[in-house]
Amino acid sequence: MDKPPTRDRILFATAELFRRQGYTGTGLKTVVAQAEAPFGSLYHHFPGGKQQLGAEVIRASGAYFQALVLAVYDSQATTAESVWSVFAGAAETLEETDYVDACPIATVALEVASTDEVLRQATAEVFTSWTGVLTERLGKDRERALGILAALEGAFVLSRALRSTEPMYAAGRLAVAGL
Amino acid sequence: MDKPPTRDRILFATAELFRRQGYTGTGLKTVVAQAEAPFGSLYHHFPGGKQQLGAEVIRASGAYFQALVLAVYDSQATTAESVWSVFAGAAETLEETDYVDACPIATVALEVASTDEVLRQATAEVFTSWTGVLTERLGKDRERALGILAALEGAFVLSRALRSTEPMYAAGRLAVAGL
DNA sequence: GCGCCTCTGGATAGATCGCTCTAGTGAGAG
DNA sequence: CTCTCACTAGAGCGATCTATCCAGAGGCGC
Repeated sequence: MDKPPTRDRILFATAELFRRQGYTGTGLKTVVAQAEAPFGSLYHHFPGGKQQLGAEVIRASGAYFQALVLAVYDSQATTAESVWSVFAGAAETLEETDYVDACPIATVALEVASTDEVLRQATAEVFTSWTGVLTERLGKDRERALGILAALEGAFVLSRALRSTEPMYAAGRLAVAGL
Repeated sequence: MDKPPTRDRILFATAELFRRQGYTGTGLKTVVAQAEAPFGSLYHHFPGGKQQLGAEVIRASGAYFQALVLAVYDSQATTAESVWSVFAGAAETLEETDYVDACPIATVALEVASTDEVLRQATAEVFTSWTGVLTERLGKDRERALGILAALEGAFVLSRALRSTEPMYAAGRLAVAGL
């Protein structure tokens, strides 16, 4: 049972904790405990402290989530089917994980938008990247891409709070309308 | 210069701090400082501590925001104009307040969804109420109401992170499409 | 063998967290 | 007047936060 390198374990554990507790709600003690890593290693691999760790987790999670969504998107034939399958897949994941495993960026993005400029820029980069790849796939329709992304992110907020997939499917229907 | 009662000042100050720092990011020391209230008064008025304060702030902010949005909505003649004016108004407010004054519930909702059941229920009640009044105004079309709400909430996330009103207008366009 | 360097392991500092406690104040009832 | 009680005022508790510090383990070149 080879464990992944310590640095990766810390990144992975932090990403998971961020999703359910947010940035300020996640303590570094909890991180190293979950990662089964010694405390000293954290500051060896991330000398910039919590902020650097946060920024790296945001970028890594953003890239991971983008790949995940694109894999679902590209598995379908038509644009409408592709967009719909992303929302349907998100709804299924939410239900399976008891509404924990949602968008890994949104929570942190809202928390840090007005308090930490470094982390805000990291979230902005992620959203810009997502907008880019989705715009490409929608025939350069950037406005539509932003609209769909907003519907997806907002549906995460509502579905997690209400513990229901209904908002996710409703948002999906709105996103595919007129495609 | 009559000050509002201490209890109201605490609620108001907490609401403002929640919007920009979230729930876990807001300390009670900061709250009483901003409210110009003594620390002891906080636990006199909110014996349930931070959780009770949080729940009351969520409900009060939810009701306030609902009234605000409905005032904008009902000032327009057609459904399409009403929905659009909500998104346009949100975009203007974001720009005027340097992207601080967004939805007062979303940040807290994501933070507490998986960590604090009492607060999660408070956010769920607020979203349920919003969905109800919007469904009424859309000819009982609950699905459309949820979709529009998701687009609005998600646009707050994107606009704050990107520091741009573009996502808000894009989401607005998606929301009025087909009305 | 020895020296070098990356990484581990954890104690600990200093600040801040939510919260409790008690003393003091002031308006209204009798 | 006195008594009562809602409220003010803030010191301080134990716990937890981020961050620093140093000692040691293990691999690698020489």
